[in-house]
Amino acid sequence: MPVITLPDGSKREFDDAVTVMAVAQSIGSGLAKATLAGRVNGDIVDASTVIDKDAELQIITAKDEEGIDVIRHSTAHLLAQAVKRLFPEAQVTIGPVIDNGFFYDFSYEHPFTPEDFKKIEKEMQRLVSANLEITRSVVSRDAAVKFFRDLGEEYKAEIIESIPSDENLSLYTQGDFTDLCRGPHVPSTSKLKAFKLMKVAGAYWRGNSDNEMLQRIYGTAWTDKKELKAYLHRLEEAEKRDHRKLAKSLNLFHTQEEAPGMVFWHEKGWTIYQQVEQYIREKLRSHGYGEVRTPQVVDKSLWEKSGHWDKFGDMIFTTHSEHRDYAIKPMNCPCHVQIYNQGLKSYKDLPLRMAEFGSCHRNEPSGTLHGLMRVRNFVQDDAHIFCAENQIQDEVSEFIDLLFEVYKDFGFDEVIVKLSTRPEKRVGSDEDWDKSEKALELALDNKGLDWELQPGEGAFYGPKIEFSLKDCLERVWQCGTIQVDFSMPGRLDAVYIAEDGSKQVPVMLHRAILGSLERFIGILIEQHSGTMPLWLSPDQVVILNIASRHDEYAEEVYAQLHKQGIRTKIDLRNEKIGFKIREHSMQRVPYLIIIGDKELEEKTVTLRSQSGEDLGSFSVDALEQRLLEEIAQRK
RNA sequence: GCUGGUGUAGCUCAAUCGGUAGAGCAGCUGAUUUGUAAUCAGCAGGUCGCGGGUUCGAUUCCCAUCACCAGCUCCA
Repeated sequence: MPVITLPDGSKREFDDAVTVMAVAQSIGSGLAKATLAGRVNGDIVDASTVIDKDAELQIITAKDEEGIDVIRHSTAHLLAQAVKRLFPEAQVTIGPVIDNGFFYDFSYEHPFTPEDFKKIEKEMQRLVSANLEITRSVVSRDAAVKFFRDLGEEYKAEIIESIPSDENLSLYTQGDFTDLCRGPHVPSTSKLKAFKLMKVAGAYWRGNSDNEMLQRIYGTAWTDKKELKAYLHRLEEAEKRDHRKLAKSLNLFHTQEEAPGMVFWHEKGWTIYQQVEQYIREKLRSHGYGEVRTPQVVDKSLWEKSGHWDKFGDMIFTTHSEHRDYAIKPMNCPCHVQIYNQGLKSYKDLPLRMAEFGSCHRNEPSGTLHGLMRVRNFVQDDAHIFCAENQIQDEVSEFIDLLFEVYKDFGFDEVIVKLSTRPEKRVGSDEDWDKSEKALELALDNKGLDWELQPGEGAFYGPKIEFSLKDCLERVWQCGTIQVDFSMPGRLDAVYIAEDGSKQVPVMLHRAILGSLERFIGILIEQHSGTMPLWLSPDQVVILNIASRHDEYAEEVYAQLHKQGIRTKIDLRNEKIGFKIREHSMQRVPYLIIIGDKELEEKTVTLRSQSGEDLGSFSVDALEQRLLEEIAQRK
């Protein structure tokens, strides 16, 4: 006699065990038709799941977030079924749900082509029309292994073999296709109404680059065609914000074959760069950092001592002279220790915060290069804090505050925070790792931050907190970081004299707020779709004349603003005002100043905002004041 | 690095089932002195990423290579 409690608190009693679908049917046939799955006592299950005890039940439809995930998951199976029908030699592997869609990995000798995509989509559509019922069955692990082996599905069998032998597994069958899956799935293929295959790419079997490379087909799936269309439109719009595209149209920077992964900054892009650098330089100065500068070409022995050569030797650019091998420095830290080591340090000197905007080179694998986001030559707002063990906590805590203050100034509200702990290959004692991991964890918890643990993802010398931002296509890029390092100072002979006169090895905190300035600016450009706030904008105002009789006055206005350090340009070309406004608007200039007969006579200017708003008439002094204030406020 | 795709004028993109390429914008010249997102006319512009091969002939087909794009792996 199960009593089913619905989300609104109402109860329904049934004489016998019932399925989720039957409960939906008892509420209404419309609901039953929309039913994709159910949530029974908190667990998402199939609509066919039998409930034989009192339970809380929520019917899941396409309106629920879980509903769309079920649709995506089932669409992945649909894809696999279609591929197996068209390409029987392809082997299935895994097909999970991801943001906005799903993928499925296949092992297949022939590469899938765009023509194949059309065929596959057509077949998927056909299977949807066939309205195949999707049924679940439970088998033992060994039976499941045998089942897939008999089908010749070696990858599937391998996955199942890694599951404990006493576990039962669920299989889902639709027509001639059966897949191993936890589920749940939609009741029938007809529920899958809006999907599209997006792209194919390689992916290593089980995520290991030593393994075979599979073909991963990505798809997107939605509850209806309208949502699918809206998603594709959003994607198109997002692609327009790509910093590499904007860099071309806004003349910010370029790259070329002769220097892969390195940036040719043009005047406009470099202006943004300089604003960011000067801003963060001042932040660091005011927070007790001293700035230094160290060489870019340094004998490789320094990196051998630090341990980087062992792990990253093949990614360090080198050069040589007079029988000596030099590294083009991939990071600043060993050089900072050299500065620290000049002169004897006392505990009174700690914490010692040493910053450098040093140009670093890393020979990143060619396939990983990506616009400004992943380059081979970059500059970080890098600094190292030499401190005593008991100062770690405070330094990490202050750093996190500073980081969020900076991110807020740049308009980033959504920061992804992760803690990466000891990797398998590492240096240093477990005791040190315990201490440093604890210190970071405590600092995060004290801030009340939401953070994610990434076990085994730390640097070889210490754990790290990562602060990441998303680009226009929601790809996550690490920007800020703070890392505890108990190893390098000792390896490079850094010491200080403690209060009791003993020699002690300082702890080193590696930290960056923006991270690579290149990457940060790339994300910044995408965040603003290229329309930078006034304080960062390469050109802040452009003065436009109506006719040549206004030139002289326009030049006067220009001279005054330019003298104040406002980045001003003047456009006196013999063109119509509409033409000039269009051109500078497309260049995302924050303010346009129009000067015609009226302005000349009244000794004023007319101000037009980037968004096209007429801000009215100003005296030049009032305008200057307004601009300087807005620049100072960084809005 | 791996898998797949792409590479044509400054930019965005066509075309050639193998017969040495075309548009719009930008550029240049001339006219136009103009009031809030494109004034008109004319001109010029390309060793079809680079290197081999097949062919009477290659931008087109094949091979190799470089770069870029997507993803995977990696990221001190």
